[in-house]
Amino acid sequence: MGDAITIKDIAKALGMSYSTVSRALKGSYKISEATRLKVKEYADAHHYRPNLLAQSLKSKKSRSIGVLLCSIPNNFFAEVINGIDSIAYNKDYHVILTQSLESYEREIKNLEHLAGRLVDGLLVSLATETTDLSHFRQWHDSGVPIVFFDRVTDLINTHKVVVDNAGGAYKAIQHLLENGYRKIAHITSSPNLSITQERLEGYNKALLENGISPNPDYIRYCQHGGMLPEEVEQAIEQLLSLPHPPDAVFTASDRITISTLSILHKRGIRIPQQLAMAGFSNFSAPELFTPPLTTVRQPAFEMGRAATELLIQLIESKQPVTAFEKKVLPAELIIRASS
Amino acid sequence: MGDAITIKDIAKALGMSYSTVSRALKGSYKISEATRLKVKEYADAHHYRPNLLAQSLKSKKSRSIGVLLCSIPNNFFAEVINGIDSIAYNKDYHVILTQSLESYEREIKNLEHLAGRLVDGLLVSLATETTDLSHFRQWHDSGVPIVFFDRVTDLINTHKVVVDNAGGAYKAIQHLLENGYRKIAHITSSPNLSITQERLEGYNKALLENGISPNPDYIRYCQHGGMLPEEVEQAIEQLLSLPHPPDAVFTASDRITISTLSILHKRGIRIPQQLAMAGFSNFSAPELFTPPLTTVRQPAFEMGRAATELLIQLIESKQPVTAFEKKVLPAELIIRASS
DNA sequence: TTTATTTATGCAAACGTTGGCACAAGTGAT
DNA sequence: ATCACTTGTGCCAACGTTTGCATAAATAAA
Repeated sequence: MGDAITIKDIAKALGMSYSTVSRALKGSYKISEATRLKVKEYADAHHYRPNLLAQSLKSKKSRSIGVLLCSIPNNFFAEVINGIDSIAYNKDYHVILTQSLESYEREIKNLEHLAGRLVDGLLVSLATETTDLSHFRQWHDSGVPIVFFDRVTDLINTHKVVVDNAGGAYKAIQHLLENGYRKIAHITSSPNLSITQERLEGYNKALLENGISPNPDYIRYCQHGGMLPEEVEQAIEQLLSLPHPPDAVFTASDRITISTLSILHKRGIRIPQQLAMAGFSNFSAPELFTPPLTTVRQPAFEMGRAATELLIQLIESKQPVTAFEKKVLPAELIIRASS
Repeated sequence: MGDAITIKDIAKALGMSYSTVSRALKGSYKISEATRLKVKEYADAHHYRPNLLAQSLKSKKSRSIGVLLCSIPNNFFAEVINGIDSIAYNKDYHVILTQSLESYEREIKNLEHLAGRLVDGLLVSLATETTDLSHFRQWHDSGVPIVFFDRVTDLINTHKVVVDNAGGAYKAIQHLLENGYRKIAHITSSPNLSITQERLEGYNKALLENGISPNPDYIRYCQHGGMLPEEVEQAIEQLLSLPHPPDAVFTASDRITISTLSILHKRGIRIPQQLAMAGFSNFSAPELFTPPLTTVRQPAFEMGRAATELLIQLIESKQPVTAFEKKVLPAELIIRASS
């Protein structure tokens, strides 16, 4: 970037050795005050900026963390990124963002990229398509700190930060039941995601506790997590054409929630009279929807912060860490008119 | 990252020189087929990954681009990032994202960071607070390609990608006028942003063409671009307490639009009966709001793509580029029930 | 056979920074 | 005046990769 001035340039200009200049700039080791000042002054005057690449090459530390998530333009992940950034910025780490767009292939390619950049650690939320975790295991085994968030896996032993998905779903279903809904459908993401399983678990638990045995016809999976509008459309179509169509629907992700609301609107279905609705969403103002939407809100910003704190802790730990933590953040049910 | 295998390791293991291995891997220069195969095989078997840092240090090219924008969790910017990523990924560039949160100080610090990482180029959308551009000029003069998008400046001569802000605002105001509204207020961002000026220009033009002279009382600036909820609250308060309160309000950014809608809701103001509303917004489903919101939608994804294409073109150009382009993308007015 | 040419490989320096080791000059104790 | 430290600096190798130049071996032309 530009033809920046280097330590060598300063050394030559001032008739010193490289090391003296380096040490003067770092303030380390024994350097006379006079030299230090002379160097600093020259450096400032010529806009000296250390070459971080060279430093990283030397130190094998890049002070950067790689983030692997599925989609940036998504309320939930955007807030998570904000949380990540808030910690990383203060601790002077760089954030290198990559999105998998739910694709396994792309996840691998991004991981390779980040690896080549020698990131000091990885913050990962798994892609929907991912079932084979050997690429993560490979890095993890070779000592790269990884923290999983949101979409996690039990197959790799490291820190994880998740939301209380089961609890959030449970609360939402409990609420729907209390309001008299009995035929509650669930539109969710791919069944191999941890969040899908946990949310389904909360859904089932609430139903069973109320003496209702879950009806498999009421559970619709979107393999692409709602990335494709038609998969949500199709799920709703199927639900509505059942002999006993549901009287409420619980949606499992931001994208699915918004899509569902939008599709129900287009079909002229009155909410909550014909069909009640509640869903996971991190949209900033769900009260503005027609009708105001009952949501399970996740502390996304907090999740980003927590994951990043844990990761940096791992990176900077002197001894290898063996005891890992699974941090579970609370999910908040906010009841509005849609249910 | 990990204890990765290097070219040196391969060379030693195979009894070759570093250069032979390097050339075999790159497929460059004259290398016998036998050697090439032997090297590739060994490299694959041991998961060799080139150290991108070392390559960058040598080549003075990092194949990464730095992005400087104000806020990631914002529909508009999130979509822009998606556009940036779509091009960068295909051209094999890394995206290093930083957010200024509208702060000048933070913008500078991020810029320093990116500079130290030797990014090959910069994609910039200015922070609200920024008026002094000398830090950008410094990099630009030293040869770092920069492309500005959305919030641009005339003071630095380089490629720019913007939306037809004046045209978008003009169309919205024209529409409000056609629907009989005459007292149209405008809640907007800080006056020193290019987008603010341009949107105001379209607003004024439409009014003047219809024989209405703009009323300064109807124009309210939010210095922090709506980052602080109270600034929007205050703007609305002031508008409503005017002797002749407006009959319509036109909002100039995603955040301000959502905040305004939310505040009007809380105050129980009926839209559009008491106050009509239209505003810039990139929310995915404004038809879901109460009432469905008339919006000026920006092609954010396209903007990200266009800016990135121009930047990479600059980076990879052999001759220094002197003729710069200002690309203006159309803004789309989508009329809904709020107006 | 000798000389010229091609082909494949090796050597070493460079990118910018850091840090171990060495060493000269200065200080103080004996 | 000698010895033992301390202080401030310089030298050089290393991080992993690339590349111009040199060179050995193989081939072709004389």
